[in-house]
Order: sequence, then C-alpha cells, then structure tokens
Amino acid sequence: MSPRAIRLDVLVVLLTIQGGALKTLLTRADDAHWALPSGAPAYDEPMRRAAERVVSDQLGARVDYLEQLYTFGNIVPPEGGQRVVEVSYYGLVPPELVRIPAPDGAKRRGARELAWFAEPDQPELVGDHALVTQVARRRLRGKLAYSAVGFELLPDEFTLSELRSLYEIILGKAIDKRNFLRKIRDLGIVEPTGSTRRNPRGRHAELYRFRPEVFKSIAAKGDILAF
Amino acid sequence: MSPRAIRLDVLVVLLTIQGGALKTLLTRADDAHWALPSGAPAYDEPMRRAAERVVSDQLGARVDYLEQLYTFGNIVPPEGGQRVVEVSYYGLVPPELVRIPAPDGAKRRGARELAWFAEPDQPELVGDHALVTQVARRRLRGKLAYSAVGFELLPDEFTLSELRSLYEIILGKAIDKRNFLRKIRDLGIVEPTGSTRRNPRGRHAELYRFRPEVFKSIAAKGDILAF
DNA sequence: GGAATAGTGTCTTTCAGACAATATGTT
DNA sequence: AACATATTGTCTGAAAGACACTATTCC
Repeated sequence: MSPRAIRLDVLVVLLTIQGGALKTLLTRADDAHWALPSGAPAYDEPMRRAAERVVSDQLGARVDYLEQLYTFGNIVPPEGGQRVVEVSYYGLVPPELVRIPAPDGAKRRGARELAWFAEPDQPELVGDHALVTQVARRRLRGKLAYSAVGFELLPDEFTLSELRSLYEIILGKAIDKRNFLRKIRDLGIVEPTGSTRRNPRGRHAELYRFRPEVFKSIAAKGDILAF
Repeated sequence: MSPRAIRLDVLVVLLTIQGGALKTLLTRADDAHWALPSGAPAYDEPMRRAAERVVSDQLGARVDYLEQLYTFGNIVPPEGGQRVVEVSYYGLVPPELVRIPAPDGAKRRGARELAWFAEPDQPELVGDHALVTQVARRRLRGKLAYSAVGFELLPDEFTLSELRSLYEIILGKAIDKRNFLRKIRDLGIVEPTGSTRRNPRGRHAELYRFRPEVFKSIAAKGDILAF
C-alpha cells in the first residue's frame, strides 16, 4: 500500500443510562486496552449506514438516535505512517436494548468481549478513543437543554421520576422535584398514558409518553429544557 | 487509481458581515457554478492546518476563529466512482480582512475568481456545497446565544450599535436597543476604550472592546447572550 | 434648525429558585 | 404501623419584553 493511502474508519460512541450512571459501550482490544466499536465503510456504503451497521453488529438492534460527532484525521506514527480518518458518531440507546451480550450472539462479527462502562470505571482506551467519549458526553450534555435527546434514553413510556433522574445523571447535579415537574408540565411535552408502573415498594407512578409535535412547535425558543 | 481509493478534501466556509448581511466566500468553479474554497491536506499535514492554509491562500490573512463543521463522505457518481471524504470547517473573519482580492494577490494559488455572497444572492454551487453553507450558518446562529462567536465578526474595537446590528443580521430579527444594551452592560463582557468613532452624520459612538476573561467566567450558565 | 445616529429608564410579566407536607402503595 | 416512593403549591427574586424621549454631531 502506498504511503499516501488513506484509511477511512467509522467510530461509534453508544451511550445509555444504566444503574444510575451514563455508560459507554466498549469492546476489548487487547489485554490492557478497550476500544470504541468501529468499522470501515464498505465500498459504496455511506458512512452513516456503516455506523448503523457497527451498532447492529454489536447490539443486535437498531439505534433510534445517531448523530455525527467529529472527525479525527491523525497520521499513524511513526512518521510516514498511513493517515487514518476516523469519523465518529454518537448514538443513544434506551435501557431495553442494553442487554449484553446481544440477544442473537451469532450476528456479532469479530466476536470480542463487550461491556458498558460508566465514566469513573472506564478502562484505558486505544488511540484517541478516550477523547472521543469525552466529546460525546459533552455534546449530549450540551444538547440536553435545547433538544429532546433526553427522551431517546428512555423507553416509550416512562415515569416523570425516571425523566428527572436522567437529567440529574447527565447534568451531574440534583434538580428540585417540584420545579422540574412544573416546567415539564407547563411545556406540555409529555402526556399521561393512563397506566401506571407498579412499584415494588411505595406508591405507583403514572406513565407518560413524549409528544414530539409539541416539542417541535416550541423548540426554536432556546434552552427550553435548561435546569 | 484503484476504485476503492479515498480522496480527502478540506472545505472552508468563511463567513463575514458586510453591507448589513452575512456573507460567504466563494470561488468560481466554472461558467455556471461557484464553490467553497477547498484543498487536499498535504502528506502528514493535519486537516486543521490544511484548512488554515486554504484560508491564507485565498485571503492572504490568517483567520482567528476556525472550527470543524461536518464531514461528508459521498461517493462520486456514477457508481464505481471514487469516495471523496470532505471535512468541512467554518471560519469567521472580521470586516477588515474582507478586501477582495487579497492584498498580496501573488500568494493565491489557483488564482480563480473570488467573491463574497449574501444568502439570497448566492449562485448555484457545485456538489453539496450549498448544503454545507446552510449548515455553517445554522451553526453560527446556534452558537451565538451561548458563546462569544459574535465578537469574532467584529474588529477589536467596535460600537455597541455595530454589535447589536450583528446580532440582528444573524438572528434575522430586530432587537430592542435598550434591552440589548442593558444585557450587554449587566454582563460586563465589554469595556469602553475611551475613544469614539466619528460619525459622518450624527452623534459619535463610544468604542468598546470585548473582555474574554469575563465571558469565560460566566459562559457555563447557558444562553447568556440569547435575544 | 433639521436630519441622522447615539444613548438612556421604568413598568409589567414571565420564569427560575427555594422550600415541606400529603397521598398511595407495600410489607 | 412503618416504610418507600409519588405527587402537589406558594412565595420571592431575577430576568425578559414592551415602550419613548433626550443628547450630540454635522450640514
């Protein structure tokens, strides 16, 4: 291969909420390192589709929310190495897809070990992957205030406690219950489904669903979900 | 060249304020089309540096603000074409650098015709470049509320009318003078230089300069420059 | 004096923040 | 009854929005 050849690679940072923490999906690279799921786009395959394929190969499921994050164009050392262009995407998956290993294990190509890691427990990552996960978490935090990304991390039906907990986890601070509910209700972006979630200990919680139309109609007004 | 070869290209969307409009720098591609300034990174050259080089080749000056925008990975038709990975950047230039052609014309490589275009006057662009300029304008509008990008489009010393006009142009709506000034002053992010700008007709205006330190100390608080 | 641009203050409404008690379900 | 979780309302301070007149300079 000529020294000027370029390798194109797609990286995916999958994020989910699990056990009260925001976690990232990693695959084992070697004894000491883990890595973000990645893959090379097939000939003629759009990069976004390659990212979707990486996700479904690993999780055995499709991801609803997937967005391009940043492109890194490092030259592999030593000098004279190949240039690797890494186009990173980040995706959000609701808790029901978090089962690891993937349900249909046979689908996974390159069957390496897979696990979800919270930030403080994260092992050492190869290359610049640690940086990429930082950028993804920052981006999610930033979008929380002016977009509906938060709802992508919840199942279709959720309780308002779950919603608030999600904001607390991602923003890393406590939010007053009453002020949070007032704002969500005043905005009208959720509606009750009528059913409740049984609670093993304590009062049952009303279930709600997100109303994308309402959100869209008011989304232009800046940080409507700022807490 | 093998059909699987990848071509890497860096695109730059340069934006400036001129004549009461937000304008984009374009170069003539052929009789009917214009294009964004672009270039291929040299062997071993980081992509960002390639973007800076594209700017200085065209403008004969360095740009202070340059940020990666989005990466497009289209396959050139017809089928079987080469994949072109276009990494786009957007840059903001203050009005004193807007002179076209560049002061030292000799520096420009590939001496094609250059011009600044406001959105409504924009000619037809090659490939997906029209989309890229849209994304850049949207990004700028989005960042206006929570970052100091606005000041990158002004000279070091500016009047508060110029600052307000800039926000009005980019946001596309009128802003009340008094409310605008109250907010800017209360934030303390500008300081008077002591001198004034002579006005050919009408009262002279006080000149101000931006205070980055003050901005940084309050920047975490969300949309502090929302109007 | 007229025309052009710069600069200034108040009132009202809306939104954010602080704060605690009651209701419903399980064991 | 004890415990756990869900749900609800008020007060206060800060910021946003609406609104009109005076000041300076040039001709």
